[in-house]
Amino acid sequence: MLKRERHELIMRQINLHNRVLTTDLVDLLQVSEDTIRRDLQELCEHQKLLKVHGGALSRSYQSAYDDNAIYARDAKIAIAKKAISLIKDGMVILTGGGTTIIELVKQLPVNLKATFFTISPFVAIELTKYDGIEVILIGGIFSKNSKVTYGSHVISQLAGINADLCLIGTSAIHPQNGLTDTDWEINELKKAMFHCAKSVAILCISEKLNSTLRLKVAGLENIHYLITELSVREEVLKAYLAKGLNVY
Amino acid sequence: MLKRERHELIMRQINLHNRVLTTDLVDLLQVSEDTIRRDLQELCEHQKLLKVHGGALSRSYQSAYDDNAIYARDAKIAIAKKAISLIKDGMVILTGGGTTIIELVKQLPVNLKATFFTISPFVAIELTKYDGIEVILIGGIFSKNSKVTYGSHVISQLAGINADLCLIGTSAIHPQNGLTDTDWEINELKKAMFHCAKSVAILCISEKLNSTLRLKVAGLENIHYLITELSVREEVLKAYLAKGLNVY
DNA sequence: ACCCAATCTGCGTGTTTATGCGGGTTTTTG
DNA sequence: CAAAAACCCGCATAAACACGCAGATTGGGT
Repeated sequence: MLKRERHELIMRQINLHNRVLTTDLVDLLQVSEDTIRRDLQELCEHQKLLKVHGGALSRSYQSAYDDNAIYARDAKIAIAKKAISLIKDGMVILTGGGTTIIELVKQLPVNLKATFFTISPFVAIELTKYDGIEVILIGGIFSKNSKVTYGSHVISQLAGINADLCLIGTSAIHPQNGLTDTDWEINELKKAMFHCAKSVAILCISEKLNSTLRLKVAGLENIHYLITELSVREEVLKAYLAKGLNVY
Repeated sequence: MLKRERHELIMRQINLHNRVLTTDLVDLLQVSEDTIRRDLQELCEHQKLLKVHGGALSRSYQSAYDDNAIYARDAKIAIAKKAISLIKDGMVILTGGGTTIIELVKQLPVNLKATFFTISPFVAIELTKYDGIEVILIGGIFSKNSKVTYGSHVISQLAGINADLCLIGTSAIHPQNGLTDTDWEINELKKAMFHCAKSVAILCISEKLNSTLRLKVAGLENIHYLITELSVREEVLKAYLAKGLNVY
């Protein structure tokens, strides 16, 4: 095994999984730990990867967006963990975009077997880390604001999909006014997404509860699950429970 | 055993296995190590292979290496700048994925008015920075390896597109063998892309010139522009000019 | 056929590179 | 805070390499 070959293989692993463990490489390449360490060190010096304790990480697409810059990240992770309990092997899942959904994807169990349809390239990219997940990116006009695909072409494609679960973030939710938002095109999109899934889960950080925006997306009767970072016993959630939602 | 014969045989081994060990060649060709070393050195100078400690590798077998961003970045920027001269306001442009294309997008003039179709989420995301550019992301199964959408759904959508220019990177190009690659699905995709554009430009860093992989994508007659970081007067480009390509 | 120059090849010598191992140190984790 | 894992450092060694030189081969030119 030539050194350069090892480097190639290591880089391939990195590109594939975005991370490698030293021990895995020892096993895979049948050389000593020291050699792997030296390889990683060299590749790191050449800026090909990021060496960390225990292995190495991909350097390429940390840039997509900054982990630490996400607003209310802890809350979103808490939401993600709850939402995952709705996901089972073999499901067909439809997702929107947004940082909450991305956090959810990052928390998925590594050996999950499922099919994800998404309108968000960021979500799609994140999902490629999971070997057991088939990712279908729904194409269309790409929105410069919300960074998802939209437009009639997306909606007509959605019509052909029959998902088990639709996971979607929201800008505002209210016990009486239901789900509301500001962008008409995106609203049409969300309506279409709701129609093609057996059940719909809304992921929503608590500060967006009980707020209303200009345009109505859907009433609460179209929604099956509401997932926030709060405990179910919180006062603010009572009104939603009363409306018949499953609140987590 | 003539030198030329040895060189032929070495290249055959390289094309077959993507790698050779010096010691194996000594055994196979029944000559001294020094001779083999000199052979490899010479072939390396003629850009036929990549000499490494212990043997040599195929020039095209460095795919994973430079996929990862910064490698040969300057060359890719140079390529990008040349490629931009092909782009005019009002054009409909179809692009593939890969770091070279992303560099190109980064170099685009800020006030360009155009429509971009792309199969790469990364390219789409990068393009959203330009107000004057409409971005259509073509949807389909999302490839974990090459990070582009592919499959029959993509191909059928491509059929409805009529682009002015198709910009695409490549893994290997050769004066006789044309464009070649390793992944059958991606090859079919590239073929479909070529068919729906009036002209096709290949972006290719020089070290991928004169290399060949397993599967044929297209002959040079399907390609209109070849863009590398080299000057047109370079020796390696002669063969492509002779084939009638516009070489930049 | 002969010679000469150019090239090619193999060998000896000294150098560099790649790798694994032992022992001590740091980081992680429960 | 202690065990385990991962790490770093120096050393030994074998393989690969570079370089100079001499003999062998080749390919015209006369």
